[in-house]
Amino acid sequence: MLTDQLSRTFAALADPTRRDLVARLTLGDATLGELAGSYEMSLQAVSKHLTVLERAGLVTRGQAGTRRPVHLEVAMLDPLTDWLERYRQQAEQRYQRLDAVLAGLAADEAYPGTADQNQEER
Amino acid sequence: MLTDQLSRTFAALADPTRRDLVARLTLGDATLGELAGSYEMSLQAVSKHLTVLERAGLVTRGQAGTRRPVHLEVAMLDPLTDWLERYRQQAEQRYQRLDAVLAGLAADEAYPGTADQNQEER
DNA sequence: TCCGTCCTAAACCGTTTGGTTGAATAGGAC
DNA sequence: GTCCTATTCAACCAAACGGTTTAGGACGGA
Repeated sequence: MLTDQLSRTFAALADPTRRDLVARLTLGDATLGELAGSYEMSLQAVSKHLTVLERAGLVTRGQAGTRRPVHLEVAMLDPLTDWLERYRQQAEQRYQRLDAVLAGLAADEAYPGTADQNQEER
Repeated sequence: MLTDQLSRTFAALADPTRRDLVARLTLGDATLGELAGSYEMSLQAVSKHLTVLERAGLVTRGQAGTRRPVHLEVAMLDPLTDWLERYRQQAEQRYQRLDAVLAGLAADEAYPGTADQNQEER
């Protein structure tokens, strides 16, 4: 089972309906009834989707009489952005080192004996 | 089934093992055998995880004799970052409008009759 | 109080997922 | 050719997912 937070959040967004709910909620809080009207599925199905978003921390439900306004916790998107950005950068830096090595080899062919200056390492 | 690309990519990252594979591959290509050594599960299970990443476009498999080096297609992370950033901004802008309205109301109380200037719309 | 509305709970169902084991395929080394 | 290694294929399984239907609970208004 997806026990960790990051997995739950990624999984929560791995569904078009749930992504649409999030998109919708950026425009403002809404009740289940209001949200459910936009989809073909049953109101209960939409409620389940909201529960998934809630367990991921992406959404909270308030209480106003019988109505339960749903609120987007937009800050919970940040861990995902951070993860993506981290590994995008890590991959990018590797390419840069690779390019440096290749440039070193190219320089080696042109001017043999001056290679080591380009060999960045850490 | 998750037919759309974005759903497949989010789903692919909604698993700790697969995220670890991606992290690992930012350091360089690797074969299935090399990768599988790091995990407790069977080699076939790791292969299945790679297939999931492959169907999401996050990874491609080369061919070098019997070995099939796995390569990370890091650019496929961008649509996710874009999606997250888009709706983070959209939510943020809404809060800014909300703040403007609230500031307008506060000004209203202090100086009744000058309200409309702060009512930004759309 | 009674009614209608809003939402949640629970049972059920078909499909997908994440793992297993066992067997098959294909290259490289000898 | 024969063997070893790297990978894939296939069958199977339990659990989770995404939906349904039916029922129930809680609040507000006439």
